[in-house]
Amino acid sequence: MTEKQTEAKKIYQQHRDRQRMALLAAAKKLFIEKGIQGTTLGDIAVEAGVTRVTVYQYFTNQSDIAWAILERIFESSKEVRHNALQLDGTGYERIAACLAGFLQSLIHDPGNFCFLAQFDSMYAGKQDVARLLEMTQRIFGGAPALVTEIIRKGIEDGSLRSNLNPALTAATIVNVALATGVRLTIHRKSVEIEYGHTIEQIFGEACQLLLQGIRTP
Amino acid sequence: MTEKQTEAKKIYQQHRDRQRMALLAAAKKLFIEKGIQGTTLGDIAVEAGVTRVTVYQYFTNQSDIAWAILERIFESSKEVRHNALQLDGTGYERIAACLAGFLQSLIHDPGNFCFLAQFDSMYAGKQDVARLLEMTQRIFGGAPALVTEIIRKGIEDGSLRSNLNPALTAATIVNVALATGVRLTIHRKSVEIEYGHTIEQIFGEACQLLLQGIRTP
Amino acid sequence: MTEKQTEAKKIYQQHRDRQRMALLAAAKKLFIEKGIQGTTLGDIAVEAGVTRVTVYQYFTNQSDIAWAILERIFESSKEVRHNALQLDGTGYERIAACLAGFLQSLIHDPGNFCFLAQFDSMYAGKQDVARLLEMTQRIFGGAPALVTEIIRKGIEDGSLRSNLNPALTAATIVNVALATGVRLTIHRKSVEIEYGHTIEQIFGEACQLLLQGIRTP
Amino acid sequence: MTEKQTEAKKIYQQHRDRQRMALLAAAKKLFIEKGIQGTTLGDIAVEAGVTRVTVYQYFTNQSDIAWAILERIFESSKEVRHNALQLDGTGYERIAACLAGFLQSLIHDPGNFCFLAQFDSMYAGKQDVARLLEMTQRIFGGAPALVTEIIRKGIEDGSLRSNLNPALTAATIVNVALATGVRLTIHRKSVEIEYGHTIEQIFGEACQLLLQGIRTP
DNA sequence: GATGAATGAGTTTTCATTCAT
DNA sequence: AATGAATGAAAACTCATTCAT
Repeated sequence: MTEKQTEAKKIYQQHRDRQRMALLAAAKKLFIEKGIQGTTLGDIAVEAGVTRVTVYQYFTNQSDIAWAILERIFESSKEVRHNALQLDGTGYERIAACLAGFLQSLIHDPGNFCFLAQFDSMYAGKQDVARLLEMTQRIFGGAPALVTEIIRKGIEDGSLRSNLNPALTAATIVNVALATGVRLTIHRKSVEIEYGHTIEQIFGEACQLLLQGIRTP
Repeated sequence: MTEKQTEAKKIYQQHRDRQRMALLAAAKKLFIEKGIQGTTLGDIAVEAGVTRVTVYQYFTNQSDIAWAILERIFESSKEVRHNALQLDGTGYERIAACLAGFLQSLIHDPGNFCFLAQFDSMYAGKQDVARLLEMTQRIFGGAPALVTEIIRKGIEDGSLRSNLNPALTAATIVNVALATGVRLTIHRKSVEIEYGHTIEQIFGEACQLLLQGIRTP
Repeated sequence: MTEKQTEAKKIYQQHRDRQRMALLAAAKKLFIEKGIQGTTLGDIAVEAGVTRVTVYQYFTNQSDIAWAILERIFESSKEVRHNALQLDGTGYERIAACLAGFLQSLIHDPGNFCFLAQFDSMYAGKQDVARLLEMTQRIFGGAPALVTEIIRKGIEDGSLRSNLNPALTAATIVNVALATGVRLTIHRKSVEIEYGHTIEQIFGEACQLLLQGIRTP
Repeated sequence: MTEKQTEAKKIYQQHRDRQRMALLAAAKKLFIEKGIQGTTLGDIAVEAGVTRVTVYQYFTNQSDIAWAILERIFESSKEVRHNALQLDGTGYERIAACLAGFLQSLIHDPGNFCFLAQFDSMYAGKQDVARLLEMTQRIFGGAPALVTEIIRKGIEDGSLRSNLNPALTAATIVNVALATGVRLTIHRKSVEIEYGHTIEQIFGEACQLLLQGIRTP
């Protein structure tokens, strides 16, 4: 009896998880297309093939869903970043690998960057700094410290300029890469028309300039 | 009589302009606070001290207002950029001056960057590439070409690396600066807590790295 | 110009007042029929011949409307009670006149009593004691004191029992009359079937017993 | 085997009864607090610690539950009334005892009176006269007739005024007592503030006046 | 030109109810 | 019998928009 119930509960839980994933996927797609604020719970329900009310059994509002999506993006990006940063090689090479990983995600999953733009605009006015920091901490743990550490090692091994401030440089590289990725993804079309280069080229050039800027002359 | 009418018209026109400006200012404030999609015409009307219906006499919808605000931001930034680019000096120095100008606007008018983030998210899904390009062309005219030209001159005068692709580098510098400015402004608080540096420091460092990356070793 | 505007505003105000009255009348009818909680703003809108949204321009919710209706009932009852209490005659005669007035309203406007029952049930759980007291004070001012005063005079003039506690007796008479009026109105049908007397007869008998109870033997 | 089954059925029935009682208790509490129409099946389920759907296994809707609660109140009041009416003594004394019993229930179980107010408001608009009469008949049987009978006896034994109409007086006393009890319970706070006497005092005074009104001078 | 009134369309939200387990 | 999932229906509420003044 108890076993049967446990079994039943497990099946229910699996179902719930699947539904949740489906809803998040539908929401992400629509958020990217129409913006977070421009997407209604009804839209998401239709996209996911359930009724509006069913969505309420999983999430309370758009912002809830947006944070859940952000969490998934953070988690997926964690691996990428981690792998790149834990390679062997000089500090310079490892930073280069990390930026190259960034470029790969830009190419293969531009949706994430579009979503980040939407999330930023939603997040902008609000005072959810704490929530974001908590999530960053929880998922990335000491990741920013990791980049800082690599830069420090790069200075030691002579591959990076000795007059760099490791923490400041780390903050700069991470934010420039993220910001540039987001902006180029959103403005892909107008940028490519206006400047005559693909955004991948431009992002690559940005990485080159950054690497030039930090490596030992 | 005709004079009187002309006079009346002039006063009327001034009134209309003032109202329009007041509405744009109110809208910009609210767009930054609550997002473009999250701001209703009613909000704007209240903020500007008129009734909802009056707003209709000046604008058709939020997106109209947002584009008008963008136009004003473009125009104000045009001067800044122009001044910086038309200085005397080597190519390197002029690019440096341009980035310094950027940093100044980041410090003195962060609202503009917040608004850009909001605009981007609104603009993202839409197909208004043409409208944006047209506005860029109309206001900045050959400005990107201008940056390209300065880089080309910098290569000639020996202050910039000879293996730069002028157009690509121009695109990179402009987009990185803009993107980084936007991102840092939005995430000021969490970034400063997470990385322990002010966003002005980080933006300054980003400029340094870019300049290091393009100048002759 | 200013005159014209004032004129226009006056007309608008008159229109608003008429609409408000119409909505209150519609609401009262429905509240009596279906209960306050059982009546939606939509029902009221339909009954009053406007759209749901228009109702929102006048009231925020049912409870708002209910209080407004109560206020009107208080005001209309104020006159009745006042007239009865300000007659000449002995204390006993004036109390009798007051109760007779009550009976008249029971006969001519049973809706008011039905509404009071509905209002009571809505009011019951809530903590709006202050609001009710404020309204009672504002409209009736010293009316309960008035009844008390009459009883006191009745004792003096010898028409009422000398061992009455004026304040307590006043409270009793007012509440018994109101309560009995409400209950009989609601349960008219079942009471008349069960007891074989009309509710007017029963209410009249109640008044008789009260009067018997207070008058000098 | 059969015995075992019988035993099981008995346990099961006990469980069902307990559940039913728990649901009724939860519902009564909520009905009093938030009104019958303002209470959802979900509220009741939560209060009783079961799921919404479980409630369906016992009742069909709120109104069903409300009638069931009314039935229980009727049954509990039947005893009280019965005991009081079957005392020895003059008609006057027995009526007095009955009213005293009423006062006791007012003091010890004010919830019942609150519920009656809620029920009345729900019942008001509906045409369930028949249902109410049927229930009254079924539970109280000839109770009103009982009061009538006592009054008749009181007239005979000289303790009550000889010019009373027994049926009418019975109806009056029962309804006044019930109505006043309900009203005072609901408006306890505002009445006590407004009149400066406790509702028990006021109810007691009402009984006194009634008794004065019917007894032989 | 500015405004109050009114509305239609659309969104959020709640609830009772059914179904499968 | 009890429950979680899902839903249809309806209510609450918001907003952009039109019209008459």
